[in-house]
Amino acid sequence: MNQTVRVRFAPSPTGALHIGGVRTALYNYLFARKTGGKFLLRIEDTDQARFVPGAEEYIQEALAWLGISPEESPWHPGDCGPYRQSERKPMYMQYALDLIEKGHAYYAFDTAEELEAMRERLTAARVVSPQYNSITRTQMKNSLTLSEDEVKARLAFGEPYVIRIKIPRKEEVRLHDMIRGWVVVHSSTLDDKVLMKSDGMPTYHLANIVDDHLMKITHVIRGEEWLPSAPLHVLLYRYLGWEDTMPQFAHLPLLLKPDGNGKLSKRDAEKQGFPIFPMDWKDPVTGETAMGFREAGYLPEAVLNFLAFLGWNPGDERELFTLDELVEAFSIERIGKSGTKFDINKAKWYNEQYLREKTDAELGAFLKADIEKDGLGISEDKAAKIAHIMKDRVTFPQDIWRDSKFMLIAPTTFDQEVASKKWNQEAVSVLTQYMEELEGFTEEFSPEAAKALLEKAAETTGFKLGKVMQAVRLAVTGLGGGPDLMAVFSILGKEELAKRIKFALETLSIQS
RNA sequence: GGUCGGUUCGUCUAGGGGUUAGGACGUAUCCCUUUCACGGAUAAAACACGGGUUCGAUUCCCGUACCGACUACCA
Repeated sequence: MNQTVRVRFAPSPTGALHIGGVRTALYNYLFARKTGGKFLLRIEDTDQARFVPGAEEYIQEALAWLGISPEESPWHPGDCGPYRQSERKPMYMQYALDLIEKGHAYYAFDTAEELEAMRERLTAARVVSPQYNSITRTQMKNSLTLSEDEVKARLAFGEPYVIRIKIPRKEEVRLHDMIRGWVVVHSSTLDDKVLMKSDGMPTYHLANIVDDHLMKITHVIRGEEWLPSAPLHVLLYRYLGWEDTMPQFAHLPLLLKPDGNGKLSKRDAEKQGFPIFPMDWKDPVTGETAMGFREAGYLPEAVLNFLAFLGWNPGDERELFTLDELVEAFSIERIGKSGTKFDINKAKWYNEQYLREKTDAELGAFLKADIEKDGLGISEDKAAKIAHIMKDRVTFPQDIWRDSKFMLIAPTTFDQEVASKKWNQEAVSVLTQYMEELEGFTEEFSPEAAKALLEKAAETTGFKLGKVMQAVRLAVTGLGGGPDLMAVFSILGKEELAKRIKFALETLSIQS
């Protein structure tokens, strides 16, 4: 009875993996690790028309980037393969046939046109939601209405057909959801869903039940959008004779638009300029690229932490969790019921937190790469130093170079506003004196030394240092604000500093 | 329309028959600081509504409203 937990993430390879899907994968992963179970991935590619090249690889890479790779998957098969439904195609028909034999399913030969006609007829008769169900099936072309001989003949002729489930007329279907409790649905509201399509492939409904059973899945953790079809799934387990090993269900709250209402979509992301996919995705058909968290500069640990908290919380007041800590703290009971709006600000905050935990060397390496992309060069040591003074002031790694360009590129122009307000004779005097001090200085040019020297210059000229600091910064960086100036001086070095001050003195003095 | 689900600060949420309804993001102010940021502090900010049950309801029950999902030979 104490069977090993086995959970699965079952995406459809129809494009980039949506961030909501990533969260579903994460919760599955967390639950598996928390319970000492297995996390597997199954590709649900029963709709061949919607197959998108590259989508599978994208899913694999995205999970790997976040560090939540499945233990069993098409790429690392376990004992329950294949892990692609298209490759499991031969396995499904026998179960559909079994259902027909037991009287829980039937063949249907209706063409698309006939189905459309049926819907139109019902709509005209003021039926609000036309369904293929216990009433309408009596008027359609299927093995319930056709004679046995005719059904055999049609089958023998190779006429296209589907297999539909025969939903009982009136019966209460109950299911227990780990998040929502008991959900009761009346079978009269269900329709006779197609189980096997005319192309010989199963639909999601049949395939997921058969596969979950065969793969010994113990818990189905998926999005709330599946809740309405869950009763159908329960019926399928029952009719197939698998009810006693039916997995437990947990339907996750949906990820909603940041403003207004509705499910989070790609459009929202584009409109507001934030990513909604784990990584960049180039649509092979349209050639358009959708932005990903990875390329936008989000760290995987930040994305993980952010996603985990979208619909779940540990029950205490901690906010920062590593993957291992999430595993430790996770429980399905603490998943909320209501939909969650997607707030990118929170993601940015998480990113800042994790960015600051990076070492100067790590961030320095990143900075160095950015600098080299711009055709410039820098030593590792110097890059690390710049990273050090910058990392508390940025959200993304790439912001470091964006906001520290002045460290490598001497200013040629100066912030006009600051110049007009702060550049004056006092600053010119102090700076002129500072250059002299610099010339005679031979020890190591540390931030402390830079400061001592500057204080000396101020003292010599008789001006308050505080009054001219802004002007000094302006002279050296061209800007009105930035990281600790003395650290900047030290990294710049004496010679570069003197050069910049000289240029500023020449350029700025003229205009003021 | 029908079925199902949901509803605590702007957002993510804790809590739960009697609380000053707690935290985080964001916002504002102050402190720190030669600037900016970081950090620290403070503030504004919520139980959708109506009925019950109860001494007492935000919490339990029932309605209503609102929001969402689903309603394909898609998943």
